[in-house]
This record gives sequence, C-alpha cells and structure tokens, in this order.
Amino acid sequence: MKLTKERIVDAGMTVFAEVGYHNLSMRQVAERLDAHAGSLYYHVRGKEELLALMADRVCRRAYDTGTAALADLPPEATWQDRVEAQATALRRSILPHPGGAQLLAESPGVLSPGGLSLMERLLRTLLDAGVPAAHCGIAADTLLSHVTGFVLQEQNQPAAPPPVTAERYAELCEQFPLIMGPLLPRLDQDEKFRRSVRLLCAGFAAPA
Amino acid sequence: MKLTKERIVDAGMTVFAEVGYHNLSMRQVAERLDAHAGSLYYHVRGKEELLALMADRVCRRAYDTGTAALADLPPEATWQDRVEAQATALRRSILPHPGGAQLLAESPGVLSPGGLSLMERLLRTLLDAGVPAAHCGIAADTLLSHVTGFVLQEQNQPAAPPPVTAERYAELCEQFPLIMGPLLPRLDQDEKFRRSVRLLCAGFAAPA
DNA sequence: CCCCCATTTCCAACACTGTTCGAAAACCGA
DNA sequence: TCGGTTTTCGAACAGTGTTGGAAATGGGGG
Repeated sequence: MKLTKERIVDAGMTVFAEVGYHNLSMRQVAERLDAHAGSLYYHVRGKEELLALMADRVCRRAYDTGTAALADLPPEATWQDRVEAQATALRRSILPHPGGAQLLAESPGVLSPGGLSLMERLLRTLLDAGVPAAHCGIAADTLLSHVTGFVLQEQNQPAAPPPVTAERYAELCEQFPLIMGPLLPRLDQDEKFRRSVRLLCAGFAAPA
Repeated sequence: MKLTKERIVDAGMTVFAEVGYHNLSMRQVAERLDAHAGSLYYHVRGKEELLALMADRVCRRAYDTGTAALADLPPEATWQDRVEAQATALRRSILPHPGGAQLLAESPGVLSPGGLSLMERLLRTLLDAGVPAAHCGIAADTLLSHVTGFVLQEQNQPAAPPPVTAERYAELCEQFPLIMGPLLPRLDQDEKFRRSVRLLCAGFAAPA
C-alpha cells in the first residue's frame, strides 16, 4: 500500500505504544509498513518531525477524550472539576505509551495544533470560571507543563524500588526526616495527581 | 591521571555544558579524559548511571546556590520569597546546560541524594511557613516537577519562531482567539517563571 | 499500445552510538 | 624481581539516523 505521512504517523504510534520512546527507531516504523527505512525520508524530514507529529496526535487524542469527559460531567460540576477532567484526560493519553511524557517534552509541545487546542479550551474554562484574567495565561501554561512534569516523574519511577539495607534506611531517616517521616502519605499516583491539580486550581482562584 | 567515578562525572558535566544532552556521548566524555570509551565502563555501569550521577550533581549545585540565595534574603522576606528563591536556584542550575531539563527528567529525579536534599529543604520551609501539613507533601512534589516541566518547555522552544504567513496568522487567530488575543501578555521567561511560582504558592496556602 | 516523465521506493553505504570482552599494561605489596 | 590485582586498551558487535544514486512504479499524451 502507498506510503503516506498519515500512515507513517499511525505506524509510529503503534510501535511507540509497544516499545516506548527510547527504543523507537525509524527502521521499526518502516518495518511495520513493509517498507525500508530510507523510504520514510521522502515523506518526513527526519525523526524529529515524526516525533513532533506523534506528539501532536497525542494532544489531539487528549483533546477528544477531554471533550468526552467534559460531556459526562454532571451539570453541578464546578470549574475545578472541569479543569481536573481536562488534566486527567491529558495524563491518561500520555500514560499508556512508555516514555510518552518525553515525547511531549522534547517536541515544542504547545506549538502544534493539538497542543494549541488543549491550551485554548483550558483558557476558555478558566475565563468562564471567573479566574482573574491576569492569571489565566500563566495558569493554563503552568497546568499543562505540570501535567507533563508529573507524568514524567511517574513514568521514570523504577517499577521495583531498589532494596535498602536497615542501616541505610536509618541513615536516610536521619538525613531527611521530613521526607521519611509520617508527613508524606503514601498515596497512589491517581490520588497524588488529583490533589496536585486541586492545589493548582486553588492557586488560580487566589486574588492577585 | 587515574580514572575515577568523580572525574568521569566532572568530564561529563563539562561536555554536557558544551554539546548538550542529546549530543552527549560516552566517547566524547572519554576523549576529554584522554581515555578510551571502553575504560569508562570499569567505573560506571553504563550511560544511564552516568546520567543519573550528573543529574544528582545538578541537584547538589542547585541545593548549594539555593542556600546562598536564602542567606542573601532580607530578614523580612516572606515564605513565598523563600520558596521562590529555591525554585529559581533550581531553574538557574538547569538552564545553562542545553537539554538540562531532560537530564533531570529522565533519571528518577527525586531519589538521588541531591534531589532528596532539595525536597527536604522545601518541605522544611513550607512547614515553617504554616502551610497545612496535609498539603506539604504534594506541594513540594508539585513545585519540583513544575520547575523541571517549565524549564523543559523553555529549553525546547525554538530560538527563532517559524515565520507565519498572514493568512495562516488570521487562521490561527480565528481558531484560537484566546491564545492569540490580548489576554496572554508577552512576558519574558523570568517573569513567567516568577508568576507561576507565586501561583503555586497561593495554592499551597489555600485551606484544605 | 508504448513511451516518457514524475513520483515513489529500494538498497547500499556513511558516520556515529552504547556496550562487551579478551588481551595488554600498569601498579603495588611481598 | 615475582605474582596478582586493578586498570586500561583496542578491536569488535549490533544498532542508530541519514543520505544519494539507482531501480521500480504509476499515469497521461502521442
């Protein structure tokens, strides 16, 4: 079948979902299309452009699932709920692809059409909510970069934390009492994300 | 001169500052030490470990410059000032290395000694400030991931924005009126960063 | 039909990467 | 000086992104 920019990005996305960001190679993408690596370069300037297109696609998917999530919201939902819905839609779109946060991070995220759509809708929600107009720009920007930053840490956390000896543990408790102490509740990532978004929203609503 | 983990990390940092994250190769690091690439692997398990060590060093430097910045603060400084000082210290430590945010992003940032130090001190300032204890954990986590997220976008913004045709510009204005509109003041990055940190602080102080 | 031309694909190469491994060298105490 | 350990070399391997010239493919006009 004929090669197309669209089809290349499709193949890139499936390979991406399978092997993750770091192991994604042009040759694998080409192989999935029964083509040779060099052929891709007739349709795409280089790997960077392909990655940028894929990042844009992630943003678009996040936008679509976001509209669905917003539609499912009960009518009495607050604007914080609407913000949270968009944030989790973005997070959920990034998470299934291992290293997906890097993808969004490396390509100039918000300049693609998909990224702009996310930004625009977020600004709309904030303005409609009565958030001080002077805040809205930084607020939306902050929230988006926070989501990618959060998922970045999330995806790079080692699945199995390295074992620590008892003495090493004691040493850590002495050196970092607050971190090790009972102050940090061991929440799962979903809950941590929820709360961090609420925290941001609280900041948005604060007076200038 | 003898090869050492410490010296390897040193060489890695200088090469890193020169060529940036994406072009950093073992062979360049080795060359700077008048050694061959294979020799590094006697002292370091692989590139990942080297990068992790370098990330830790960035955090340590951020910690040190942070203590200096805190010491220079006037006594009437608010706790928001203290938080901002630490945040900008971290940002300033990442910025001079092209792609430095990726370095912190890819290695499990907060688990290294340097990262833990940053976290611990941030928790301390938040607690001393009377921030609700239930907030502090997520707050510190959020702020740190926000800084890396912010610098990530900052460093990946194309230095020269691509030229847009007049019709393309009009199309953008119609599709994204809020983004293109007068609502987003064109601030320089320093000011944007300052405000975003203030925004986060406002959220931290909000009641549960 | 056939030929020609443009679009598209192949394929071999290049320079480079991280990493491994056996051999050579350097070091150091006995 | 010997012997053993620690350290370095140097070549190799498999893989990467990317390029450019040669081959194939596809579709109109004579």
